Amino acid sequence: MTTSTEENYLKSIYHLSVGHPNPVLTSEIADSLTTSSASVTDMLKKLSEKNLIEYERYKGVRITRKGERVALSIIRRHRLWEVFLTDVLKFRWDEVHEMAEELEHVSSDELVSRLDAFLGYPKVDPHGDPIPDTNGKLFPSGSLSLAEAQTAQKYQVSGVSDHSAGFLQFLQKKGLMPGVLFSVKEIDEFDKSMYLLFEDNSGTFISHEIAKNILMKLYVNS
Amino acid sequence: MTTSTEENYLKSIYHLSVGHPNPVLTSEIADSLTTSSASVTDMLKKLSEKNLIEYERYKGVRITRKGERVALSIIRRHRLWEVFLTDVLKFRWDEVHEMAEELEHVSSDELVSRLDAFLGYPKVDPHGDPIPDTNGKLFPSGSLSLAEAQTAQKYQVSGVSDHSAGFLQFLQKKGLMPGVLFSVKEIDEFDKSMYLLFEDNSGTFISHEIAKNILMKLYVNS
DNA sequence: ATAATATTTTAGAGTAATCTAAATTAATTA
DNA sequence: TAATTAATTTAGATTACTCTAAAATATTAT
Repeated sequence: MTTSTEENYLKSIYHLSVGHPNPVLTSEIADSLTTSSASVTDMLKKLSEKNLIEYERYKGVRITRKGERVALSIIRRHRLWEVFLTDVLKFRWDEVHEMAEELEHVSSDELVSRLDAFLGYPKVDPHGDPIPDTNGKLFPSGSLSLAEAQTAQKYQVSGVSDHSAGFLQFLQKKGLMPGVLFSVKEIDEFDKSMYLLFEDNSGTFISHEIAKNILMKLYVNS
Repeated sequence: MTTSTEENYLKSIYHLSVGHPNPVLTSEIADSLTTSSASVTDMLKKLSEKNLIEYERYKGVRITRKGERVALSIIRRHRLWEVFLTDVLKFRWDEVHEMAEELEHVSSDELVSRLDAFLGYPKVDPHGDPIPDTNGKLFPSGSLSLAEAQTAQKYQVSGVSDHSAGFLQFLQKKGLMPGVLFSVKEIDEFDKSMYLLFEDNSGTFISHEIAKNILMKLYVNS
């Protein structure tokens, strides 16, 4: 039905679309897949032919319902395999992306749904990104950036917006993985750097640039 | 290094080689991969160029040490994924082949070795085929065909030589999966059909044609 | 509003895999 | 051994994806 290459283009278009009302540009897709704009144009014609995107030349693309369904199913597979790799095979969260990029193209739907069941129907992947359900529905995460945190509130790390291995290793070292509880002791008024306090009263210092790429939620005792 | 297509050719050549001293013929490979002889010839040139096979035109091919190493590493992955699919995700043994055909091309060696450890270092796949170790070593199975079984001996089913879903479902129905213990109550002298007796004193009838495709070992109480 | 710049598309070609049909080589049989 | 048949290889095309360089279109800046 769809080749892995088509799937990768759709995934990229989906990610570039989400939260951006304007059409996605050829050059953005080319950058995100590190390929040439000429190749992208070719593929856009093919995807448009299959009604997976709406494409008007020189005007960029919008993903269709149908294309979104395909993209979300690949994203579902990717994130479920990431959970498998960290929770079952004990890989670190900064190691799993490349492997999941390959595994996500294994086509059996039955395999994915059994994997989901075996993993206990996880809601998020190791980076805190939500896992779409079989129908392509995504739980709204309600996350905000750590850069918006205030003192005298309790928060929980819920994800990251930079998925690079280096960034993830840095957060690991700082103890800032999804699930971790913290409060903000102090925010520097000049450079907006923060001192975070953990449950065990240890703490760590975080720059504003780093904070912008960490996602969190208000934590309420339930 | 090697594409999945190359890997599939190497696997096929390896399987056709094993136990046959003569070179493998172009047409045999074409049959086993359901492709044209012309395509096979093209690929043989490429594999020969990479020193994965020894190829002399019109004379067939022999796999090299290097080619065998690659083939065995793919077979190792295939069989480990089959164990994962049956033992962990609870698929039936007649369902796992197609999925393993895709999973075997996922390239991470670290993934394979962690999967191996997670599965408890299995020695055989769900069909009784031995799993090569990291160095490409295969345990000699010491299996023989059920067609050679004699009365007044205790045997254990150790594998199959026909891997088709239909055959596997038939054996499932008959209760003849790897591991099952049985003895031969009677062999018909005309058509060589057999009546097998299980541990629980139930029994089943097996034709000679079927028996030829079932592998077994002498069972000795240890 | 027109010129300069940036982006996108087309044109033409390359690689990896595939096919059919024709030509070549090997094997079989008379 | 020569002729027929079978197997294999070559030739020429096709599909999916890729590229660079040139042409077309859009954006921006004066």
